[in-house]
Amino acid sequence: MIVALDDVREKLTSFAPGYKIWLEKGGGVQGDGFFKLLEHIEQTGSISGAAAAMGMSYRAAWGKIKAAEKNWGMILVATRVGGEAGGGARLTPEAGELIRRFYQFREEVGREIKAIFARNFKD
Amino acid sequence: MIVALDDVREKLTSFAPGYKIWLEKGGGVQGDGFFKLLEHIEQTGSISGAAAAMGMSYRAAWGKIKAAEKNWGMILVATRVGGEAGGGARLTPEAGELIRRFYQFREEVGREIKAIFARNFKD
DNA sequence: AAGCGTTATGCAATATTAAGCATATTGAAG
DNA sequence: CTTCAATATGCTTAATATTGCATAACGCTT
Repeated sequence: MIVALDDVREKLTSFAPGYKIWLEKGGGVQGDGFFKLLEHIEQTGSISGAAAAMGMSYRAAWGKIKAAEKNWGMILVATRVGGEAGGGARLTPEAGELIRRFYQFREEVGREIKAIFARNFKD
Repeated sequence: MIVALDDVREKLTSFAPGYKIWLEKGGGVQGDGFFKLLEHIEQTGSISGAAAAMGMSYRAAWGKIKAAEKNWGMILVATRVGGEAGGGARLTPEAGELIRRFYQFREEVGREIKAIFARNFKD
């Protein structure tokens, strides 16, 4: 009966799409949170400042950075210990370029997923 | 210097994209594994058979189905207990339609992500 | 009526992951 | 030469997710 089919359709159209993207290399996997962390390092000039801005511990932030650097085989954050302000951190050119590309990638994917979902679930 | 920029570019092009998509509704979230489970139920005619095919326990499979049904407010699997073969399970029309649409959604997203990634990281 | 395979669920046990604590080091500044 | 803020790590603890029993009910079959 038509009624039953309409009922099925109505239930299907009330879903929402979810997605998550990341970059892989050498077993190392990093997504949104990691790149946001890098951004905060750029803004605050330190790992501890970035960690605070992210609401996470310095330990956790430092660990993520080290793991990514090891797996990806590249230095992402140049640090200095001691001295004026106690020390600090800056992004390497590689990290900056990665952030830019990941965000562009992410934006385009988000737009596209929204469109594809609409085509498949909104009718 | 040109050499440094080329070096950065080389490092960036060795990444691979990762992604995961799912459907949301009423706090309930289900992705690839769940829909594969539903497919196996369709093929084997039972939850236990599907669980075995997925390499998971009946308990886990049953739990996932029940959680999805509760959160999504719809019956996905029609079961019968006892009788010939001990019982069994079939997919409801809603579940069948969901599977079809999710796989179509997934395929299109995969294609598109691959293309977007190539545009942003392969140059 | 006993047996079999399946659905149906609570609850205990584990495993995996994340968070937090403790402590050492560094180097400019006062 | 003490203070200070930050980097640098190991190790312990906690939170969460997953897995794995244990047990009951059901209804054909033999």
